[in-house]
Amino acid sequence: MLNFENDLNERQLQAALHVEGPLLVIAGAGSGKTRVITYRVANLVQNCGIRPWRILAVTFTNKAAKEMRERVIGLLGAQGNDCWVSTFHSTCARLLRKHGELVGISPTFTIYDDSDQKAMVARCLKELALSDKQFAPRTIQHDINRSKRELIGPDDYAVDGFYRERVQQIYQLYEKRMNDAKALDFGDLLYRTAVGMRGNGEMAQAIASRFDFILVDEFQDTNRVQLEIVRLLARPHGNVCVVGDDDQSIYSWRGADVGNILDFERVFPGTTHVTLDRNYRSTGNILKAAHGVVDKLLRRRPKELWTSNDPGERIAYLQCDDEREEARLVARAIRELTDDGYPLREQAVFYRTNAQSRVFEEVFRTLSIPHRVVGGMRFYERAEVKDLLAYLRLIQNTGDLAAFLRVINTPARGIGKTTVERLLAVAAGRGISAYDAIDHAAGDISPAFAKRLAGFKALIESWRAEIESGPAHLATRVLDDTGYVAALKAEDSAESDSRLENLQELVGSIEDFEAESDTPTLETFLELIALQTDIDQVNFDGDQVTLMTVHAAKGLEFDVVHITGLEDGLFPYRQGSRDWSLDQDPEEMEEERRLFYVAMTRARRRVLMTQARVRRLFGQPRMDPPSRFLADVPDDLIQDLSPSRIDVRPVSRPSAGQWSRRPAPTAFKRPMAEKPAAETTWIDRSYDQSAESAAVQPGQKVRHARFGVGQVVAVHAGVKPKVDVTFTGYGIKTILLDYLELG
DNA sequence: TATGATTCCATTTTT
DNA sequence: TGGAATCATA
Repeated sequence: MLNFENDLNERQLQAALHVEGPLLVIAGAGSGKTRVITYRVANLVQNCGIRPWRILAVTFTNKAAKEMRERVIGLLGAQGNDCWVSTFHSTCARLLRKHGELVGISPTFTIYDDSDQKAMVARCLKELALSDKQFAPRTIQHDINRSKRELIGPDDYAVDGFYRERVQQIYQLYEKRMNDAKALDFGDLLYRTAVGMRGNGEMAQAIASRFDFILVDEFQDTNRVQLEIVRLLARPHGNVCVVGDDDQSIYSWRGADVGNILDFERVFPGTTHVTLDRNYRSTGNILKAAHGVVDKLLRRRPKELWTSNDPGERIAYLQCDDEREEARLVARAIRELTDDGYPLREQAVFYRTNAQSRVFEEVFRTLSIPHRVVGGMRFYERAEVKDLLAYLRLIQNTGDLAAFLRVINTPARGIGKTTVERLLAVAAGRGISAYDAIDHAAGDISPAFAKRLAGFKALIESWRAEIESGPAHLATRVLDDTGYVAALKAEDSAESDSRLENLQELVGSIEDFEAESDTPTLETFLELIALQTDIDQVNFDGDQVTLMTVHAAKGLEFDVVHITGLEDGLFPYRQGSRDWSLDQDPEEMEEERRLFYVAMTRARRRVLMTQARVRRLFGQPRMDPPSRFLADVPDDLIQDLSPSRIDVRPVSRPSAGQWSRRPAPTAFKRPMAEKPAAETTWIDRSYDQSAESAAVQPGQKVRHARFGVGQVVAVHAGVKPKVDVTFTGYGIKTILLDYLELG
């Protein structure tokens, strides 16, 4: 049985037991906000008699939604399943399928992702005979997206001057073509819901009357449309609870408005206000240090986190010569901390930009430190995955232009640019889809090409006849009938192998879907997949260091956090040419500061920060001063372990012409090295060279993506080291070290 | 139509 | 520096 008084502190309890009227929960980092949300849902259902399906809890990411749903089910049991716990986008998609017809939206609409959208914009430019030099599709796309999230439709789009006039024209055509294709982009899902509810009383009534309670997580990340949707949903009853932390607002560049949380009461008068400032995650010193950074924000709700945890260690700081040394020293620190009982999986390396990950990957690989990089190419963005999905989309909705254009000549079937252009002209002339235009192509397209088009259509039609057999069957048919798999098999390269693997994984996940879903139809599958932009990180297990950007780290926590690249210009980031010596852009600087705060507060026990004197960026060496944020951490909380700081001294041998350094004490060991001499190891700054070549040895176990685990037989040194490995079932292979995981 | 050469340009990223 | 995108050429 749930024991609210026992499981929650006073503030948490107050928030969880609040029932009617608007509630704003400012939940500092590590203060147990998910616990509050889930217990609040439990209270509503269990103690207030609210039926679960009348509660809507909204998050930003699928991952967060999944987590929350699981925790709600954990508290409520099976009836937790009936609560609406989902992302803004999937909530809106669901509502639009149900009620969108009232505002002219087909219930079978297709959802366009970023690249579909870009392709559509590019088509519109072509149709309007506008240069994609002058009007970069990317820029127009962003413009359209920004407009939608600011609730500006094509006809409201402010026109001043030639450029914006054209953009409006493109925007208008884009909307028309999207409508023709029965497609909605991500922005539409929110925008059309908000505008639909605002302009159509019946729709507003139908939607808003479904829910009695609205909860929103990470409210500091909401943008204008999202606020509007929340407002519209809560209008009948005002039962809206939002949870967030203005100090962790790091997405303003993508439209999030901190003002939403700072000025919440203005939109919802009579708001009850709860601040959760007790932190359960970090040590006292980490919180103090983080506070030093965040307290300098100009615009924020004043608060200071406190904890009853130990003060813990100080923040370690390392100044390095360059990014390579930075990586080596971090690697060394990671190893020492591992000896101290912090497993690799409890350590993370953070950086401001993805580009910084490369050096860490290289060094970690040569030093055999198991690691995984979060980010990079996502599963659903891979060409082969998108191709197969496009076929499935086209089967479901032959009007889906983006899907059509994607697969019409994939794999190559002799239908080139010219043929497609002509076909599109026919389609535009008759006001029908490109797909349907194939039947009317005879006059405008030479017989040979018309025949190929007809062949393509016949292929699709043959699959459409089997649509009831379900998505897994269709996927297999597509891969076989098009020769897609055969072509990849014939290619027989590392690249094609990985593509085949991805396709296999996709088909596998479709099969899983069919096994689990109550309605295992193609339509349901496509709906699910459209809003699922990444496959769940299944390989979170395994003892590996995690490498990621600070942005990606939000919401996570680790025992040890290594914050790297702390140079003024990199973190805080300064765009290429821009000079912010005068801080002309306080808003952006504020966000960088919050980002740094987010980084620090991910750590439970230890924070290590590194800075490089010289960093090669775009090939050019740059020398930036240490990050200004370092100066905002109180001095007494920093332990400077920089080798140079401790050991630099003039060299005695003139021939060296260098500064030489005595090996520095590493003081990552607990207990902290107040008296370094007693128990320290020593950093030998030359260790890494020898270690790099010594990383692989005969007899060692290695793993290969395709061949699995094997044993090293021989090592061929060189710039590109190769290794002979014996794999069970495959025999001995010679493989580039780069393709092997050591272990 | 496909491939290699060339040019261009650099945050952060979910849905 | 490196990657993506575009261009030129066979």
